[in-house]
Amino acid sequence: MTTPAGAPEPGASPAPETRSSNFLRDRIAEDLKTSKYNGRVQTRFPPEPNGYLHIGHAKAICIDFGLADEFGGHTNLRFDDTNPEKEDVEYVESIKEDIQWLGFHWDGLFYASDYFGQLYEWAVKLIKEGKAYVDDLTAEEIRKHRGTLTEPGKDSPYRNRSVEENLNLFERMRAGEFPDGSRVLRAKIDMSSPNLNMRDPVMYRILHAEHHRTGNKWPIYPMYDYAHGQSDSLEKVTHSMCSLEFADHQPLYQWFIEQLGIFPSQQIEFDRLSLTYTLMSKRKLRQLVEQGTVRGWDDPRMPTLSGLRRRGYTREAIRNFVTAAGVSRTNGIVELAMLEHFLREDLNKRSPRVMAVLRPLKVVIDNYPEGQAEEMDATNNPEDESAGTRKVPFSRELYIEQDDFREVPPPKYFRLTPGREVRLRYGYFITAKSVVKNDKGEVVEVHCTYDPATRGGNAPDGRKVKSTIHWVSAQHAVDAEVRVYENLFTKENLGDLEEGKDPLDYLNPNSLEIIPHAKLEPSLANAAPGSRYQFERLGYFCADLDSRPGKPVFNRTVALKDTWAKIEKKQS
RNA sequence: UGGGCCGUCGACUAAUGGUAGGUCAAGUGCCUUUGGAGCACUUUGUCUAGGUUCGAAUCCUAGCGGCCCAGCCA
Repeated sequence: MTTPAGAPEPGASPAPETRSSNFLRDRIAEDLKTSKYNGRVQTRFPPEPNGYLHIGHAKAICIDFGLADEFGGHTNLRFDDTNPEKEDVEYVESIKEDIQWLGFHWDGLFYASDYFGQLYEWAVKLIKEGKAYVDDLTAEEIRKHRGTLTEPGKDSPYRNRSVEENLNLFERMRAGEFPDGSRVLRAKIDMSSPNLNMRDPVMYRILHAEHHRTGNKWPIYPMYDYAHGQSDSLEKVTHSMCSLEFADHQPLYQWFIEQLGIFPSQQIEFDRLSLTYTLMSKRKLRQLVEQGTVRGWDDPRMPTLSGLRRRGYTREAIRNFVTAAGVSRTNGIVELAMLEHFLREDLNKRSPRVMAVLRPLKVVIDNYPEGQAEEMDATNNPEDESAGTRKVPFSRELYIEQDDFREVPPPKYFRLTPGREVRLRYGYFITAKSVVKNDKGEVVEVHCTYDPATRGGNAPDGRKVKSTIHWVSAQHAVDAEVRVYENLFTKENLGDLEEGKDPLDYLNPNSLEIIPHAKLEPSLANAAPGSRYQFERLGYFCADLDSRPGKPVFNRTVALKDTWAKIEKKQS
């Protein structure tokens, strides 16, 4: 991975000081005040190991771990691994790594599968009390019996089997006597409840599948709804925070807890994080990985924590963003720009500056002695004096950015243009004198003169220059691959699609641009994978793990704010 | 449509019956050896209609609008 999990990162931005009120914090504070749980705060983060964590999960993590920390409580990491067909150890490992990378530490590490035995015993108890029954209906028939949103359901013909028969059947389900899907165990609640979750929900299904932890021990697996609330209860969770769509399940969890007479955890729901131009469905993200649209779960275009990390995001940027975005019970969508703001804010303070040219245009300084080279002093980070300075080689032939020269400048264009003097950052003032063009009429070389008196970038006569551009000495330049990313999707709100449209219909064909031969200043030749820099005037870049000594590969994490681009856009 | 949840600047979020505030975005200036960063300033909001109250974003009623639920997924 690009950054060792949990490694300290000096110079990081502190958390925002404003810890604004929110209903979760208020609720916990209130419970503490009334000693509802004897002053105890126990939370849990309960992912299903069926995919990689994304930035939406970061919000849940910050809430579950952050709030417990804030109130002196504890947080368990519990994998809700009740569906062996979709789950895998690869995912549990990635989830652990991502949580640690964010800087959180769990107290207990549990799996819902740890409770399979207990859950089974409780099911038997419910059967004995006439509160659960084995149903032989097919999935299709169960669906039909469930009724609709407006019509009540109908009782299954198997609903009133004797306790003995239910016990016998359930034991044989466990013994593996029946094929997948042939029977289920259901809670006997109320087929006419307006809450569909209460219409005799399925507790167990038959599944002859190998589980990543329990192997082939179980041919039956509990449903999430039968496992989740009791898992919380077993862990004595006081504040079980989850997303809004589970609010309707609360009465069911309470029903199980009451029938079983076990510890009453309380559930509190909050809104999920949605981001503009960002897909947050684990199922859809897996599809992108499996169909090869992206290079993997950690593709830098992915909103996964591993993708963001590889892209160059810092944990502080993510955590500060999550804090600033806040939490409520409304269904909103946060602008990506807000995430990028907290990213830039953090990166600005901690990233060493460096010069790199993405799209090179050769500049020849005609009056600079051929064969001469000198070392210029450059500041590593104007935001951090302790970062010191470095030497950057300068010579007669340089590369500048193609964007930094225009033969015919548009209005308000301050950069290099025929007859105009500009400053080469930490170098000299130069004036463009003539250009060389190729067959197609494109400028391929700009000839300039320099003023030797302006070494370092200051004119002794005090004359000013309108702009400063970056450069790399041609003979000293390091060749690098640079990967420039755009949003993976072109649609602002992927949660609000037209009828019949799929998020994948809005893939951005330009989400990845590979620049094979960017020119970097020589100090970057052996940049360590994961190291972050600001390429002056361009943006923040992070060395990818595909880098090799002498042949670095950089990801553009995020561009710098670009005032000129804004002006140019307004002009067009 | 039955049930549940929710409507505050363009976005997100505070104000817990008593001055509608913050962050992002947008805009305008200042400054600048990054058109970066920073600084200052500005614009824009309580879904609607009634009611309670000295006073309502907040409480009540009715509308309107949005999200979630009919998996042997979580």
